Amino acid sequence: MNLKELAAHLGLSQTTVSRALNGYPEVSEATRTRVREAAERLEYRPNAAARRLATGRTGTVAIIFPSERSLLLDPHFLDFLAGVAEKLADDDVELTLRATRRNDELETYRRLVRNRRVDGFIVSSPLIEDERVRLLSDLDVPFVLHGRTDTQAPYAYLDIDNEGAFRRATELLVDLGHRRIGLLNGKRELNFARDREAGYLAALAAHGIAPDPGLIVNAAMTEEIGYRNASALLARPQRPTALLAASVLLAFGAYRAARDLGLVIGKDVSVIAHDDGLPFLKAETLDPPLATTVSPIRAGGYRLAELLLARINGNPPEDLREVAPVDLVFRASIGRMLT
Amino acid sequence: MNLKELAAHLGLSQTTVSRALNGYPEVSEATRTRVREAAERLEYRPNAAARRLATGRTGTVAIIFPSERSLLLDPHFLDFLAGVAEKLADDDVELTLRATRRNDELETYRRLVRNRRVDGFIVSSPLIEDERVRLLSDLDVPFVLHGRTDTQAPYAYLDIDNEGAFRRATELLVDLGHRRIGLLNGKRELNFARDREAGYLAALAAHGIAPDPGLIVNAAMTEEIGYRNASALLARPQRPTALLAASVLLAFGAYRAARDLGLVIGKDVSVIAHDDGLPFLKAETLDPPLATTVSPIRAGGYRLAELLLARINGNPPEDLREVAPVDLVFRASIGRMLT
DNA sequence: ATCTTCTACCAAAGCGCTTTGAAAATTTGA
DNA sequence: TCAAATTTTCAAAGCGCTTTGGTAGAAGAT
Repeated sequence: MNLKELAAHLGLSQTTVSRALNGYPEVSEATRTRVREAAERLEYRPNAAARRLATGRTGTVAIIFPSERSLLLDPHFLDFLAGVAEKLADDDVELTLRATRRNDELETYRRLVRNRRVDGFIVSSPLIEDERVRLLSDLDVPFVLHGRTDTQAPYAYLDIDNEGAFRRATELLVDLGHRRIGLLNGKRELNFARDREAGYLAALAAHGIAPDPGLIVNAAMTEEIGYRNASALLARPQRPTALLAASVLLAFGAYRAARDLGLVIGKDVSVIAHDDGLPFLKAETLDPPLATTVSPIRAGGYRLAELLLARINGNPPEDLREVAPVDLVFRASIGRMLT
Repeated sequence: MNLKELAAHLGLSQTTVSRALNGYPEVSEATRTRVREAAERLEYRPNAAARRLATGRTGTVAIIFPSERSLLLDPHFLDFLAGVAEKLADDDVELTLRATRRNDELETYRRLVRNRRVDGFIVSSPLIEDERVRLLSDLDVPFVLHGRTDTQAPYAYLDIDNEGAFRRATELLVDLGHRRIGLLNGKRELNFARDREAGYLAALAAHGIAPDPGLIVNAAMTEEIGYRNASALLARPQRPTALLAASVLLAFGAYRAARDLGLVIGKDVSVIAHDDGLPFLKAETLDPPLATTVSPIRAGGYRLAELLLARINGNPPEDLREVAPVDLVFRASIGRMLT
């Protein structure tokens, strides 16, 4: 059943039927209803390819991920993806996922744009300086960033308040008497890692505590790395009394490290982490329950997709910028410093 | 730059240019080279929508995942996805990801087929009885299963030798003197879980050991659930001396449970797990290193995509069935049973 | 030299939709 | 009542490709 047949069936022109279905005003309500009902009854579905060809719009957005980079290592990404996919499915927009080899990333963006394969992009894990933002901005194609960047270009984004979250978490630890606080952070080039460090440093500065660079670690966010780096920090002669971790996975490694050293978490060493709300690794079920700053990444994906659709529909990037607040959840993994 | 312009530029007809680029024989080698070079130089890229409309093929395959089901909980899925995406990117085939709400799953398949949105599907985590297989087979649309199912229908698949892997792992434990072996398995309705149990039971039977149903647990594969169920098993009066886990994540939970009870892994209790090769949680870096049956799920995704493309190109499902072997890696988490 | 087969190319139709420009039908104004 | 304005509908063009059904020209057969 295609447009032509449907129109013939109704004794109308294709024009009228098309307009009736697409909500154009120059169709009487009577015919519109008649057309809608017939379309429903006959299960008419417009051919996507034909529509794309005619309109130039693809009804598709893409996420490009480099095979070799950390996205793949990162369970957070899947949860984020789930949120994105949910919103897009709601609006019947297609989500295409594209893997690229090491150095093809920018070229892949360029190709998809040139071939008119997509209406827009979701760009995740932005770097402090991010070429993708510059490129997409130059190409003048809609995109939304999951996070922010220093790269100068007008772009839409959804970020969480990384700086605020880590400032408050650090302040909490300081208020509990901690002075040597280790920071297990994400990779240095990632924007969110920088913001989190900034929050941490701001809180220390506000309390007149001199930061110790040796207490700050930048690395990938896996359990193993958390274990290794926490072990190293806790083995220092002047052992930190608290650890601030950029993900539950890192904290999980830190728990293991502390246990290995016979340290009791929440007593000998306090641990607090940022929790992206991963469904398979829950902070509250760890032993002891892990205090966190929390902002569900899946909900972020959903909202981000909304922003992208708005961007595609012509809203300017300036109107599509959001910073989600972050909650601080106190649990037994942190405690007053023993004197 | 479109076909028409390219043809005009070359002084050829669109027909000839199209044929030259698509490798049809009725073009002289001389012109073909000339056309190819010009296309390259002028950066001609065929419009995907137009091609789809003309050919009826979309150059797209889809993976549908239910928002509420366990795929999302499952980091294995992301790694699998990465493998699929890599192969598809190599062949410039688009991968679309589609989320569905609770009961829309089958309807979503139907819609995508009816709207001619995709050339084929990848179906993951098959159930023992799987309606999707029946539906897609009835709709006569290409698809490949990641795993197998009891549902009667001719289908292509890539599976790993779950039965063999768990049979050998169990045999190894038996050989080391273990008699009470706990099985931390995936959810009961999943086909691979059934196969793994079958392997486990076969090994016990081969050594004349009566299986204890109380030692078999079916549940989701998360760290927390591994912890809970392993705790329960290890608290039994007749404590199992070995645990066989369906994923590293489960084993990870089991490690925690054992430690809580003051048991030394590899001595008081042996642990072996199936390892899908997740990059962020490595069996070999656990303490003690975790013995595993291993089959990288990412490579599986890549191969599966190859099979699907072959299926789309008309190969019959019967020719597209593979069972990948599984390696058994001995590490310190297993040891001879103490007498 | 004529007729038949290939080879290498082409014009035009068609895929199923949207959209332009115009016509028909209806309502409004005086 | 008739022209003007408005509403509703339509025919046809166009999106950029593939593919059908050709036609020239070269090669081979007689």
